[in-house]
Amino acid sequence: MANRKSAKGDGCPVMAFQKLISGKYKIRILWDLKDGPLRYGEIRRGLLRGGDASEEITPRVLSRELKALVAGGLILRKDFAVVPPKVEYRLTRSGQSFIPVIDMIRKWGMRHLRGVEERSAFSVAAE
Amino acid sequence: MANRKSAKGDGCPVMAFQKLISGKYKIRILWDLKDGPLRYGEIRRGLLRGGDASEEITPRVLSRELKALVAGGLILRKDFAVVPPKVEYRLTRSGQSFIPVIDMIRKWGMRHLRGVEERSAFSVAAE
DNA sequence: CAGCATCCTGCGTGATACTG
DNA sequence: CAGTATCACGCAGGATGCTG
Repeated sequence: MANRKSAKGDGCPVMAFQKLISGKYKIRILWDLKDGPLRYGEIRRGLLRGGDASEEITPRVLSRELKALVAGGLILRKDFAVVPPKVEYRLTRSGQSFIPVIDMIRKWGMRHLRGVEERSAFSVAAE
Repeated sequence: MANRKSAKGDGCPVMAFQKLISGKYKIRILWDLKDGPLRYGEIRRGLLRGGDASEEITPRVLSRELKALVAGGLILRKDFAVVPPKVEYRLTRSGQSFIPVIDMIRKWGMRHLRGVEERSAFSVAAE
């Protein structure tokens, strides 16, 4: 899958959206940033707390997610050029406008996603 | 500002959501089903139309996406046991309740996603 | 028509170690 | 503290051919 030239139509904004938030942590990063700027380490610790404590998010992965979010125009990176290093991430206006979307996703998830993985393959036909 | 005490159980529904709609076509399949049941081939052709015509979605992939959606409780599979085969897919109640979420995503995408990939790495700081 | 079987590849993700 | 470098692996996703 090399190039995705911007095809128009209805499905594409959705696909662009999916690309934008692809990855395990991007949505959660955005959500964690909704209350204000956070430093790199704070984001990292927040992610560890949120999921399972056994999960270790490596700096490589987090760095990549953050870069992608910056490239996608959802967050900004502010580098205080000091020692020891201090970098803050905060939402752009686009990022802020995305928060309600995440909120809707969360609410939907909490209502319809109660242990979907458990019953996964059988008798889900609540119809 | 950073009142992050609510970050515990919050991330999980989002991750479940991401798992549920992971894959290139799931959201678009759901969206295409919003107006009523569709047959396998209709879904397939709909996906071809929406994206780039050059893209070929293989039966293997589509089959997998559909199974995952069924397992996730978002769609139902109705197999008319006839020859030639006829299978219809339609949304469950959960799937229907998911449509507004997709709609919100679409609207957000159309407003904030105008060619993000193009400007990607530079001067996105619309802030 | 609506899939399944098999093979193959790129990328996202994790582990580990190192740096300014 | 906030990353980068390197290695490795699983898996989504495509190509192709076959089937009930």
